[in-house]
Amino acid sequence: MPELPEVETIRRTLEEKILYRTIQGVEILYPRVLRNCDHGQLEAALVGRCFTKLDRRGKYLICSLDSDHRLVIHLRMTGRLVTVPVDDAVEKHTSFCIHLEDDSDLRLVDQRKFATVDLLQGPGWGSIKGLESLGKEPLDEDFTPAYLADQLSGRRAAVKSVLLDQRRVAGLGNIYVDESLHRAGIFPGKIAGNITEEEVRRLHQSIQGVIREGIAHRGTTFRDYVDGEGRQGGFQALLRVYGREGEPCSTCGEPIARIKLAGRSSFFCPRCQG
DNA sequence: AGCTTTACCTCAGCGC
DNA sequence: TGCGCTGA
DNA sequence: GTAAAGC
Repeated sequence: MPELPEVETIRRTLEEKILYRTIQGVEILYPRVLRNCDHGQLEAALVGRCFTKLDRRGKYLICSLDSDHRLVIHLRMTGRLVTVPVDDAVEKHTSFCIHLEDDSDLRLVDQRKFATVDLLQGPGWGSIKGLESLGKEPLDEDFTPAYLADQLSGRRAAVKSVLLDQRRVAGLGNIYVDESLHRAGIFPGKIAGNITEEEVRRLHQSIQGVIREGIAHRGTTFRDYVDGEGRQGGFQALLRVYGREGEPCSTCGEPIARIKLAGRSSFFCPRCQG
């Protein structure tokens, strides 16, 4: 599940591989990957041009072209964005191939086919609803304890569901939310509005810490994730609760528990996060 | 309005 | 070995 | 992981 650190790692690894290489062709193997255009429109916008810049906003990857077009990619659950030699066999579940001038391919491989591509022309986010309503980036300086407190205050929902809401904080997903809450010593099911000032400070610190470390270790490969060069991440070795049901808590030894919250599996330490 | 559930897909892993 | 169910 | 549909 690519979250902020994984998308950021993909962005960095792809930069060296795809920028300023002329696009020679576009193949769409799963047409529904295109949300707001068809194959012809995408081809018209891409072929003969090149990518000039890759940006990330939350879990969105924004690929600028040497025109006023941008390609916005969201990988959802199982999307993998990789560069390979054109001659490599096309993997099962490949949604598209973009052929570059150096005989390399940018490919989207996506077992569950939830990943999406939007083509934008001109400024603004067009009809990409999730992108225009995105909350603050956890590593931006305007992501302050006061901002976080404001997002949590007055809400009756579980703190975990608020943190998963991309309109509150951009880029957190199931793994990094569970890890942040464990480091902050907060039960994921605690009512967001009941989080104390002290807890907000700890949560703010732990979110920034977990996201920074996640990026430093090139993301978490729990299952499908690989970066733009096909390499696995390293942060999975440092996970303290996610996927560790029954294993002893790294801080107190209590077995990690698992509950269902906001429709997602949630891992926590019953003692540290009472 | 805010929160929860469901739909979108395919497959690995489990129990029988 | 295969079937259905669960969860990612 | 999210958008849309349902309380």
